[in-house]
Amino acid sequence: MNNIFVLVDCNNFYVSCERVFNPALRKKPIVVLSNNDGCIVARSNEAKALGISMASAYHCNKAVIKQNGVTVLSSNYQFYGDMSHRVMSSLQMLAPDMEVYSIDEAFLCFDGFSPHTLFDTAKTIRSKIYQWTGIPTSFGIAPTKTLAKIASYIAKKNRSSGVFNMLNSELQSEIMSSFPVELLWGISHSWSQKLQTLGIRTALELRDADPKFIRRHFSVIGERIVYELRGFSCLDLETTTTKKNIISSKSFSRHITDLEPMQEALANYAARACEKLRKQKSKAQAIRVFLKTNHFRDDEPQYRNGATIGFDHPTSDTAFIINKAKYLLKRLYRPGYRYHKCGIVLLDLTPENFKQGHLFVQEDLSTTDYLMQTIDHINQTMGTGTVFHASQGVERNWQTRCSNRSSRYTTQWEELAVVS
DNA sequence: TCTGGGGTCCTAGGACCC
DNA sequence: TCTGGGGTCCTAGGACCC
Repeated sequence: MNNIFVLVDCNNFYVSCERVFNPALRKKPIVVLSNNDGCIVARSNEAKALGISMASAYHCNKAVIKQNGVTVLSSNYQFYGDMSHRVMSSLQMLAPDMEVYSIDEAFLCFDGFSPHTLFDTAKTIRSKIYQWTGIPTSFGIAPTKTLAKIASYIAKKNRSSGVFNMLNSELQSEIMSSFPVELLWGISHSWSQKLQTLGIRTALELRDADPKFIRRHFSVIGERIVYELRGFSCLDLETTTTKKNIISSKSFSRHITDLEPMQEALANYAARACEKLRKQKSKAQAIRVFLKTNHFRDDEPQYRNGATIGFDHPTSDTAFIINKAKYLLKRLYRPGYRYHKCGIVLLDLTPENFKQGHLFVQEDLSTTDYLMQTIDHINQTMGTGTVFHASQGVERNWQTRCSNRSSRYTTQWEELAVVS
């Protein structure tokens, strides 16, 4: 049986979210910034037309932003996360099988469906998503994930219908013959440059290259792309949502030189990571802590380091993990540097109900489990950060800047949209 | 002044075993 | 003059993605 993948991609997702609750922003140039208002992570079509590029530093674009009256918004991840959930749960109701690939993308699987009705089915789903959530999307239909990515790119350019069907192999060749390799899924800037020097400039040229030759230069990942372009599906739909690692890290709003405030920041990241860990009903068996100076400041001494520690038994106890994280940070810390960022990674995650006896540990795990449940419940019902560990501190002057954040319309009672 | 955060997967190389 | 080699497991680091 032939595979049929559909990639659903939300158009300019963060910008579209903002426009749902603030229609005055429609048809205007808008950019959304990353944490700390550092980079541009989303642009409206009008902003793209001004030549503002993705992931470029905000301060490099200030002139063009000012000149053209571009609206600048800080990112509002709580809001975007909730809007994403609305889109994904709507898709879930309308499609047989799906994989949430990122905050604004999902793969649907339509194996066994008639290729002739798929275009209309996709169009119906697309208009329902817009009606229910206010988010415009692009649909790409193809026999592999990599080809579906190309199809959704074409759908986005051809805005009239928002759906592009690329199941036909002659059409695939025609599209790929003018599709630059650097736009392919899995091909970074550096890989595309390397491909150019090997004489491969289009998706079609990569498709027709010798897989073994590509593997020598780009590992099995490159080889897989070749087969995916040929229509042989190598990447399955992944429907499980359980994370294998959980990261929490942020750059500080100003540099930190002392250990103490950095430990306070790390305690907060650890608490956040543990919350996510418990939410997906997992426990961690190890953590990694890292810290670094600002690598853009080549006039300053640079230092980056990380360390890992394993536990005797899987845990999701925030207090325990904060303690271990602080211990690692103390080991890594060297005075005399201006630190820019630190973070924690929870590793070797196992399901929380997976109990493995340990000869020397007789701790009663259920007491801390119960305490954590209570803390999570209070914070969920009374607001994030109602209860926290003392080591998370109260001043938190390292915290993120977000000077232009819109309201958290859908997740905070006091920030609901007002109709007057 | 100012340059994101959160993921996955693969490979090379070291440790260890027989 | 001689000092093996092949297999597995683990980890760090580097590649990619949005």
